[in-house]
Amino acid sequence: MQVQDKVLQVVLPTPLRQWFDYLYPQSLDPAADIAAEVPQVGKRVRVSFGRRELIGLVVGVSDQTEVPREKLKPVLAVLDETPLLSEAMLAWLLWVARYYHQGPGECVLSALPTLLRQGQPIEPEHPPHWQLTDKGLKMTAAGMGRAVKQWRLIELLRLDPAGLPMSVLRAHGFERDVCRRLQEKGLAHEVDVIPKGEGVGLPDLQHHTPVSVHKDVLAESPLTLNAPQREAVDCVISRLGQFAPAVLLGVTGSGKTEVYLQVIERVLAQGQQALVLVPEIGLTPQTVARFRQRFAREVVLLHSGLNDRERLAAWRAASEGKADIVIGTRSAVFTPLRRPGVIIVDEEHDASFKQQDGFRYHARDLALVRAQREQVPIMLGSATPSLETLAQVERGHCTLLRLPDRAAATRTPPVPQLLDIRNRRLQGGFSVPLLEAMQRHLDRGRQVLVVLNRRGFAPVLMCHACGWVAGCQHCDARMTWHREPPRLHCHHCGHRQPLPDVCPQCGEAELLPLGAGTERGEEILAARFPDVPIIRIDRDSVRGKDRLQEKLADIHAGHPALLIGTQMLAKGHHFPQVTLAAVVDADHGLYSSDPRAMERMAQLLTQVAGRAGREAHAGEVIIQTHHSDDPRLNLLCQSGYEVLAQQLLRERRESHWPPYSHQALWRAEAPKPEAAQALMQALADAAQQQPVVANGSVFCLGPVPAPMERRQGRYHVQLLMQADKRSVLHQLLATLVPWLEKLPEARRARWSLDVDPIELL
DNA sequence: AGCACGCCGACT
DNA sequence: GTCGGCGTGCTC
Ligand SMILES: [Zn+2]
Ligand SMILES: [Zn+2]
Repeated sequence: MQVQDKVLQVVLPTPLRQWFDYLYPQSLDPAADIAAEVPQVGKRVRVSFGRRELIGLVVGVSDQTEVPREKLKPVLAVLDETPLLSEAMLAWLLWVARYYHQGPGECVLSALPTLLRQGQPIEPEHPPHWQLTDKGLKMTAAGMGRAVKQWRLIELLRLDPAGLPMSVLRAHGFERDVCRRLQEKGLAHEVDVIPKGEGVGLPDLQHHTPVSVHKDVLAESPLTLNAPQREAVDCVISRLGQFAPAVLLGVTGSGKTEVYLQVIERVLAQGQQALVLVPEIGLTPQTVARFRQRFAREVVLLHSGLNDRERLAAWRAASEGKADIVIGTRSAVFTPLRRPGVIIVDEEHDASFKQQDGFRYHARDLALVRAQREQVPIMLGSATPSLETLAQVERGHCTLLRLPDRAAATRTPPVPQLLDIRNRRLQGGFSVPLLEAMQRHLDRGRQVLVVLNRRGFAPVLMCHACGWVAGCQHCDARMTWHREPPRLHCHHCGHRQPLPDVCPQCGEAELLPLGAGTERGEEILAARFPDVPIIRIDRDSVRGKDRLQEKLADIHAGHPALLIGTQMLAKGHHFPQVTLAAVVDADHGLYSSDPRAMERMAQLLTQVAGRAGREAHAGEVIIQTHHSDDPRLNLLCQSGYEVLAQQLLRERRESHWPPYSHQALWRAEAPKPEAAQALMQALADAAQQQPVVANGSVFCLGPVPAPMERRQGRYHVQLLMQADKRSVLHQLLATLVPWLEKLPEARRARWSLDVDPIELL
């Protein structure tokens, strides 16, 4: 074995499920490198790959390779001085890739911000500054003669006597060679800047003493906890430094956030960092303000609103340990932390934690695995935990910490009233008793909240003369009628078209809306309650920046108002003046072909009910349905989410559904339905050859056309695999994926694999 | 996935 | 004659 044979194992931005071996760069002597134990693992490299150049990441060093010598290419350049990801982080990411049967490249590189993935150099933590010398300070324009550029640099540096880093100079259009010229003339020099309080040199990944440990943790004093909160905080902090999952079960207003804050306080006091994952719309200015007000430490945010620069800065602050609290949405689960101390997943049941395209990971599931590998406690907070999480409690893998509603001591929470609308006259979905109830609460000067879980004006546009309905030309779906702006919009593929003036089939002009979305609900309520302000909250009405905040502020002003919106309205916000909360239509959750529909509806209804009468005023909750006798709906209203969830869990256990079994969903799509069907059939046949399928350990359902077969002009077919034992299922997937990758026919259709699917669409 | 090569139809 | 369609092969 010769040292020259050492290869670097590099992952690249390609969906291929493998890494690639490269020789050490020609500029680097592997022998010296290895003797000095210079770590290459975790650094970015530029390599030639096929006919292109890519940025990859070194995930391993080996003295063995299966690749014939002549095919090995050297790495073109190593881009980093120090590793960007620790070995532990890399090991976890590679585990994630295996779990989801994804390419290691796509998975590992998702832990890097875009700019780093593109190969941008990462500035050292304290870059040297260019500073004028005394001679430079005294220099005049005349003295510089024809060197205009150099003179302009002198002028710039004069503004900052402390000097400027190269990155700033570059932004002003100066390159290093101009600086060098000044240096040669003795007009400027490079100086190291050492911020006070910090030592010299780059921080060492392994032996880092947190500089912030001596700084104060708190900026304001914590609130006094009630007994259950105290118990919850004590439970978690007594397990710092070990893997300890806990569910924090409590409605909005039960004081979950204060529990998070006080756990984090202890974590920070130990010199460790906290990672907080929140749903897509949960990152409100109020939440962030609460964290920033409490702690005298840096809080960084990672959400979709950041640009590449901001994202890189936040990522660095987290990974270098400068930020003590990292709050982010789904993808923040991949943020490297220098000194992880606790992970918190707020509203853990929220659907936005599951990525629904490409690399279909679930951030809550990954957070659990990460907490286990990092040996830190993890808190999953929710008023309506997912059945998966409740099953973990049942198995004894997860501690249940219950926070009772603090308001419950002074008033009993309202029992939701099921309002049967069979045979009742409806005005755009609203029954007379519901409208009367609204009137009652508005007359008392209160606010009313109405959830209508459908965007737009109407879900269907129909011709009154001939019955024609507007369908999407790319999908098997009806186009949704929108008023502002007026047009037809397909919610499945995004296709838009102008509103027809006349029916394209018969030419008549009488086009009717069928059913109602929030836009029409707003219109109907405005006609019925002309003197009451109506505030609509849905994806369309809060599209602009700050629109949501303006509307929330309007609601908090407290005047009587009707709030109408989609489930967005039910999430996370606290409206003290609301005393009536209503759900216009609970039926689509009841008899859906999706087995998870009931769980989701129960979560929505519970959230909505939690909005009514939070403070001093007695609340009322009304749910319109055509099935007021439905046993599960009644169980939810009478006994609450937890009891219904137990019932749903029993049903899941009996039918061998998750969380009592494990699933993987294969999808194929192609312009021709036969191509997708044929591919999935070939896969099903291949699976049937495997003993685990033949003997029934893994059950295959399909291939079947997807619930909406034609979407975006392509036909979708799916094949579901299910097993009681996860390892059995995953072993099967591990043999089928490479088989399918090599199958020539697989190129005639696009295919993907969804491990632990949630939407079976 | 990208990106090449290569082999056939229908256009300047 | 070539421009361009997409089938097939390969990427250390
Ligand atoms: Zn018509
Ligand atoms: Zn469509």
